[in-house]
Amino acid sequence: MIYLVEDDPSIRKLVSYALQNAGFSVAAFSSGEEMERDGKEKAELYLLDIMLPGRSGLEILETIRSTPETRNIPVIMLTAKGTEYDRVVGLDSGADDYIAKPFGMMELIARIKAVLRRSGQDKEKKDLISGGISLSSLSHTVRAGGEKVELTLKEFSLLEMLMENEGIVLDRDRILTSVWGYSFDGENRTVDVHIRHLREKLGDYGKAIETVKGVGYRFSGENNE
Amino acid sequence: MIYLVEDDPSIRKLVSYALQNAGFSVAAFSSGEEMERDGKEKAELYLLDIMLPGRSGLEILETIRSTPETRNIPVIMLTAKGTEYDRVVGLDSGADDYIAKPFGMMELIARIKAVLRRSGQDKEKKDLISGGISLSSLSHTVRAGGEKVELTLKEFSLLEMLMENEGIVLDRDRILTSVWGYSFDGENRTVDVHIRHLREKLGDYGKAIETVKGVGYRFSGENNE
DNA sequence: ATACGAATTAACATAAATTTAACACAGCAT
DNA sequence: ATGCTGTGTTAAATTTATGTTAATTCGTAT
Repeated sequence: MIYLVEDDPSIRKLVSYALQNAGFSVAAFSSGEEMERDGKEKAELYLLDIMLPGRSGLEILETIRSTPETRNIPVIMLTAKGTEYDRVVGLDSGADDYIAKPFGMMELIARIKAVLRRSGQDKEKKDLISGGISLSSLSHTVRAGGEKVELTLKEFSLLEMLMENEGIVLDRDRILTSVWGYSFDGENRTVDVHIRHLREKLGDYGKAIETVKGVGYRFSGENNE
Repeated sequence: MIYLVEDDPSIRKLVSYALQNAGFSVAAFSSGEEMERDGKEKAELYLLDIMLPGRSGLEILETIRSTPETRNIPVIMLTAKGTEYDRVVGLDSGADDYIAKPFGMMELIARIKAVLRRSGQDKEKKDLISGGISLSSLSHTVRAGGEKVELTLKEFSLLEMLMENEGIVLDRDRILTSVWGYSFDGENRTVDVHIRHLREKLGDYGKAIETVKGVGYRFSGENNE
C-alpha cells in the first residue's frame, strides 16, 4: 500500500491511476491530517507533496521519521519547486528520494521501484510480542516472561507462525506446508510432537498455544481463564 | 574514495574540486578503460557519465554490478540527456540515483550523501567493543580482555561483521557474501572453520560467538543466562 | 623456485534436532 | 460399557548440522 498525499486533485487522480495500473495499491489523501485520520493499513512507501495546506510534506516526513513504526518506511517527496535549495532540504531531511514536478509516470514508477528495491534489502522483521512471550526473528531468540528460552529451528518457526497468526486456528496441513515446506503423508504426529516441545519449554506461557480439536492449533495471547 | 568517470574535462575538474572541497577524496577518469587501468583503491561510490567515449556509463555500471567486489558499491549516473527514457534506463539498470546535467554542486553533494547514507557505507568506522572484546578496524587490531589477539584477514573480517551485527543472527550465506565477496558452493565448511579459529584465538571470550543451529552465528556480548 | 602462513577443502566425529513409531488417554457416539 | 477418533506422550531411530582435524591448495614474499 502506497500512501499518496497531494492536494491537487488532478495530480492526485493521475498518480493514483498510474500507480494502480502499475500494480501498486494506493491510498490517496489531500492532506497530512486526512492521512492520519483515514489511513488504516500500514504504508510501504509514502509519496509526499512538499507544498500542502496545513502541515507541509516536510513536517509529515519528520513525523514519519520520528515514529518507531514508520521510521523505516521509505519516503519520496514530490515538489513543484525545482530549485536546488528545496532539493537539498528534501534529501537532508531524511527523504529517500524526491521528484520534481512535472514528472513523467514512467519515471515516478521507476523511482518507486528503485526505492522499494533498496529499502527491501534491509527489511527488519518486527518482534512479535504477546501472551508474555516475545519472539525476535532478527536475533532468533524467544523470551517467556523475560526468561530466555532456547528453541530449535522447527520449534522457532512453528511458534513464529502461530504468533504471526494470533487468534487464528491453523490446521496441520497449513502448518506443515508453511513451516516444513511440503506435505507429509497423511498420518503423522510431527506437528504434535513439536507443539509439545514448545509447550514444555515455554512452561506456563505455553498455555497460549491452544488445541482446537478436529482442526488444529491457535495462539491466543490473552489469558482465557 | 569516489570514482568519477566523465569525459568533459571542465566538468571533471569542477566536480573533482567541489567534492574535494566537501571533504571527499576523488579519483577522476575520462573513460571506463582509464578507470579500470589506473583505479587502485576501492571505490566507495561511482559517479558515471552515461555518454562516454568507448564504453558507455551503462556498460560500466553493468560491469560494476556483475563483479562481486563492487556489486554493492553505490552508483550515481550523470546524464546530459534529460529525457525520461534515459532516466528509467538508468534506474532500472541498477543505479542508485542519477542526476541530470546541468546540476548544481550542492545538489550533487546532497545526493551523494543521501546515497552513501542509504548504502550504509559512510558510517565512520568506530571501534567495536563488546563482550570483553575490542576491535579497531582503523588499526586492524583486536583485544580480548586487554590482551592483543593476532587474527588473519578473514578472521578479522568475520569477527568485524559479527560484532557489527551484535545480537543478530547471520546465516552462512550472508556471511559468505559479505566477508568472502560472493557465492561459494552450498556445501562448504569454510565459515565453520574460521569460526573455530576465532573461538580458539579468543579463548573464553570466544563464547560471545554463539551458534544458532539451522541458521547461523550470532555475536552477543551480554551473557544471557 | 622455495618457503611460509593463510585459506580452503575434505573427511570424519560428535552433538543435536527431527521424525517415526508405539502406545496412552480423553471425549464422544452408539 | 465399547469402540472410534483425535490428540498427548514417550522413547528410540534416523537424519541433519556443526565441530574438529588434517591435508591440500593458494598467495605472496624471499
